[in-house]
Amino acid sequence: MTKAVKPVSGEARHYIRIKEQILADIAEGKLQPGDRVSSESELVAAFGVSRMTANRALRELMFEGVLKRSAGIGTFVSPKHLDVDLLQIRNIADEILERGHTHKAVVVKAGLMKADANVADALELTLGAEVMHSLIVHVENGQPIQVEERYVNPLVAPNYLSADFGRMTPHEYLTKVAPITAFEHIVQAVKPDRAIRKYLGLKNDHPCLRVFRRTWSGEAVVTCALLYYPGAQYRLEARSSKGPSKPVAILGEKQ
Amino acid sequence: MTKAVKPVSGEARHYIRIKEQILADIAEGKLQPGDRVSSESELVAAFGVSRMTANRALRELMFEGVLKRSAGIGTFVSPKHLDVDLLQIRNIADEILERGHTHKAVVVKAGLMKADANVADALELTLGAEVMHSLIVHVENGQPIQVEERYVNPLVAPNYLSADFGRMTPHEYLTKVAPITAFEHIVQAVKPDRAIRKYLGLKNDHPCLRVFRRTWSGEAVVTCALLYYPGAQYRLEARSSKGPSKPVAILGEKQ
DNA sequence: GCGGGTAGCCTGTATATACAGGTCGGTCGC
DNA sequence: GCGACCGACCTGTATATACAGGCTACCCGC
Repeated sequence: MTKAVKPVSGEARHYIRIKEQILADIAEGKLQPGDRVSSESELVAAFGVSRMTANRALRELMFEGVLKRSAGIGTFVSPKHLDVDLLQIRNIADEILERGHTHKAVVVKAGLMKADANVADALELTLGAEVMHSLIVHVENGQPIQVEERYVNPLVAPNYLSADFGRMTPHEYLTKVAPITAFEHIVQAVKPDRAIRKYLGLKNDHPCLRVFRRTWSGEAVVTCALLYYPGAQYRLEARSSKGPSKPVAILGEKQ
Repeated sequence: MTKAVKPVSGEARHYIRIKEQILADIAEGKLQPGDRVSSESELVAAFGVSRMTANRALRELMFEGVLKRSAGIGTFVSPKHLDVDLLQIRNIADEILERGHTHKAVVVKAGLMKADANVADALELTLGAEVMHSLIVHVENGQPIQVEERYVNPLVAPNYLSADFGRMTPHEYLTKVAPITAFEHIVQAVKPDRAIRKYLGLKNDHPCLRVFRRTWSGEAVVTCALLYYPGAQYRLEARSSKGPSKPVAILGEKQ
């Protein structure tokens, strides 16, 4: 009696197809922030799936922060912002790929340098010790979204500079070499200097979030990095584990 | 024919109960990283739910990074769990007093209002419900350092407005009335509007950190607040609990 | 004109059922 | 004895169905 729709085999699963379609519509601008997305029953008609499948696609996109839903009203595209979790460290390339977007890393600089007082302090090395340094701009769908200035402890990851950052982000490489056992995040709002503005394509008065991150592997500091994010588009999130799941609009923002 | 289990009404939904049970077992150490978690069918038997419900609980915990699943093998507690402890909520008055400075709170507004869509959503109340609202400027040694705009759930703290904010900060009062069991922080860098600039005594292009904070006591949202800090002067810190203690200068800053 | 009730749409949750496919251990046949 | 098959168990995906409850727009009666 049931339609016995085979759950496809090699191809994408139904709920993934729905998610991809919605992400594509957003990427192409067919769906703008605030726009209403097809309701579950409309998706049922359009894709020939059951409501549970449509529900799953929409629910997952909501958890991923792409959509906002409210019972009785409908489902809407969230205002565009990128979320970063303050209490865990994620690979920026993964985050971007999960949103269905393309990621590219542009290596501006990579080389050796002598640690000045701040760097030596941060990496717990002696003044003047040789450290590795890289400056990378991360680009999502052609738009720069993060400047990453990184200093790496050569005692922990001596071959850092020979990694191919086009294929593997510094973070990815370093966690492979030395798994993270502890981290520290310090967040500030800053006026970006001219170089950062240039890399991110920002206007003069656009505020930036600056995250100073250090990671440890065992007793040793693996690396420290300054991460610059273009201001209001970015939100850093921190939740206690029992905390909520559903994204909520920040007060004072439209919609 | 079907069992017609009512989806509960006031209480937690079934899949939430399962998630809470698993999280509790992990918290109490009954489940260690790497341990096998009950399979879906075992949960079906234990909780009297359908497999789809058990599946949802486990799948969400997987997305949240708590569990790892693999078909044919089973479900296991994730190894990582870099402790999510810090970025704790502190009372700004305590921080200031610890620095040996004086703290003063200036109450700009305090009163009742009807919740608009965003406030209702944030406090998990219905649209138009009456909520309490306060706008306070915190002053350290005569200099304003935080604007705190707060909305309070009257079901949790009905007497909020009669508290004396000169003697006890809103945060202090609220934690006394309803201990915090969960929180959420969302951090952004923004250009402050004129009112905020005025309260903080800032120039036009000075960036601000804006922290949107919600706190829970049990299932209820106690309060949500927008906190504005003058940009580079303020740092928000988050550390894994195994992390470092010694403060370090942020790279790029003098001294 | 205006206020209240209701029908209809939407999401949230839950159930029972089904098939696909991975993993593992035991058994049977050579 | 050893290898191949098979069945048990697990997750992954999908369907049809049901009821609860929020929200809106429309209509009807006063």
